[in-house]
Amino acid sequence: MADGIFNKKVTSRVTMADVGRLAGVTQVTVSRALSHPDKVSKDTLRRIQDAIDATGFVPNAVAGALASKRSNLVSALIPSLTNVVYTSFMATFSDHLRQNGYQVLLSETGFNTASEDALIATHLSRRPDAMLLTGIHHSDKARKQLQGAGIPVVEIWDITDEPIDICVGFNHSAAGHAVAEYLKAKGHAFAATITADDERALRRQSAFAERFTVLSQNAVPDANTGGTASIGAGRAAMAHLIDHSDFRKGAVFCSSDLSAHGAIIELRARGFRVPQDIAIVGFGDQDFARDIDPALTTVAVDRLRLGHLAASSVLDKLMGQPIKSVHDLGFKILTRLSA
Amino acid sequence: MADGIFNKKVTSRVTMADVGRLAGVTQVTVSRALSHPDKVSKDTLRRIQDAIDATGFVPNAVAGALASKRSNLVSALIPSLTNVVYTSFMATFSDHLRQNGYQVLLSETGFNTASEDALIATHLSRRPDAMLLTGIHHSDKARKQLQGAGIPVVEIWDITDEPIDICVGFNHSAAGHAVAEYLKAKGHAFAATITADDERALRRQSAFAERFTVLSQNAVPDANTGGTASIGAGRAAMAHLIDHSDFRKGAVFCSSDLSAHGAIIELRARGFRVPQDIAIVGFGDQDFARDIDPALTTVAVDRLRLGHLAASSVLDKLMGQPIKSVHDLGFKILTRLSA
DNA sequence: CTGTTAGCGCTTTCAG
DNA sequence: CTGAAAGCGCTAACAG
Repeated sequence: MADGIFNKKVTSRVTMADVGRLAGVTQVTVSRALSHPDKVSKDTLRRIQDAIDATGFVPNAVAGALASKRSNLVSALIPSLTNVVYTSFMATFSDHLRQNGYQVLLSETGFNTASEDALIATHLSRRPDAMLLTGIHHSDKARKQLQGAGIPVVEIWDITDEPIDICVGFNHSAAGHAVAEYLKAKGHAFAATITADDERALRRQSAFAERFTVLSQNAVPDANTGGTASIGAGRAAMAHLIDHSDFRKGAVFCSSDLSAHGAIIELRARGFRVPQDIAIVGFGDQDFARDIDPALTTVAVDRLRLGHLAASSVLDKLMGQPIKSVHDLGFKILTRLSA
Repeated sequence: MADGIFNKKVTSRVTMADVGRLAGVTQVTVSRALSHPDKVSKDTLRRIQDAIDATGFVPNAVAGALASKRSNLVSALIPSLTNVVYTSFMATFSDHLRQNGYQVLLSETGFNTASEDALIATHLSRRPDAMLLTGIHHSDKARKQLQGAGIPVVEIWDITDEPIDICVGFNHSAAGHAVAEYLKAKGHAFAATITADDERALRRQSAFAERFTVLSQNAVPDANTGGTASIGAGRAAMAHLIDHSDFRKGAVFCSSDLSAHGAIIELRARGFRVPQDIAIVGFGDQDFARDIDPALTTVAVDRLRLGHLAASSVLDKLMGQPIKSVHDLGFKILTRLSA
């Protein structure tokens, strides 16, 4: 039957056996040539290479993984693909792993646990050699499956004494406390918060509010952006704060640099001066923080280091080396002009 | 030997055979229960389900893929993981595919062809059922391998009459031309560009410059940001333009909303009025474009639709349905306040 | 509705 | 240095 392109190409998937035939050796030798070239004679190696070029052979990693029980795949689950805070360390993490022969299977979980559970199972079915998870709160089912998988698991961007396996992150409550103390020390008697709908942001916010209230004896109003942080959401939240509370002077701790930037834009549009009338603190130290006007005071976490540490912990564990299981990266308040 | 946790868990990977034994059926029936539950008796199904729960069985998709020659995996290559322009349609694309039982293996290529080639080979070794590529320029070797793979391939974010297989995007030169005409019609006699180091951005820039020069008889200076677009790079480029050319009045076409935003910040910091002194046009219509001050005039491409179309084209092709191979999504100039 | 028989394309011993 | 044999855990016909 004339099926055009298809019956030719689809069936034409070259195997090691094909390459071997062309090179005058068996399939096993081809396999060896690829994974242990030192165990194959120079001459054979050349003939095999020629055969590979001639056929356009691409090894079948699926078969390889099944036979060797090593997939060279590392799964990674992050809350959002469009949030630079997460993708920036993923870029580092992937890169580091790639250089060591691993590929990263990346998925977005959203911020709810249910979809994380399903994703974990799907990912485990690909038999990854290791797994990265964002955050430390996972369902019992997930923990059980992860443990049953018997692979290294890194939990990042938060910290706990009882990680599933490895943990690289920092303490969100401590960050909230630190900002409260920073702002009080700067002389602010009033403060408010702008917070996105994400568990860790809420933890920072409540730690901040609790501590600032103690220090100043003043309540800390919060404007929840009710979703993902963005410049638009920050503007809206700032507007809400001013329109619906008597907050006119003080400092605002935002759960993200994005909403902080939005807050600044809104304030300026309304004629407020930043930081003289209202000071703004962000979170995340995104690349633009230093470039906006006024430059944004924010909480920085070394995401590059996080990506590296997460990757090298996994790699070390994979190679059977002893590793530290909990890394507290800490954070730093970067004082710039906005607060 | 006492090896603690390990010798217990690692070996304990449950197989379909194990589940079957527990449920009093063979492995095949377990397989069927999972993929064709309607072909298995209600009672057996229940026993198998119980056995699965009891054992914590997670199917081995690697073995499944090898046997069925379907991996349910779709590879996707994008230039940058941290650029929302790309990740936003990836989120849509992944989501749509996931809902149809596919998982997306996502990698970052950077902006150079060499690393793309290597990545394509690595990805193909996992035997994905389809592949998404950003852009239309790929090496001969890559094209050959892709064609040899015999799978659907979608090229996105650009357009060509001769796609490898499927193409969903828009014409970058046309966008540059359109902006030139828009700005001329607005009465501008002078224009400049701020461009990042990426082939498509350069194509928009040169189309813009060429057309604007024809229309206005004035040369169009360019400030190359020499890397990735960012607010900081935009500020620096704008500063450079003002400090090193006699450009003081007119319009600036930026290759990204990010650099456009940076340009605006720089201009305001220097006391220029936007758009009265200098007008700014961005590219991408990122979410913040409408929220900054002044709201950014920019070129919008429907990224959500792009993600959907790319996914559904792949899906349709995978199901053997006839599809349109080239989709021109077009673009739209969104007139806001900055130009 | 369930079981049997063959592989999928590799890696891993073990021989030579 | 090379080959033969035996799977990895599943799916795909084919029987019954």
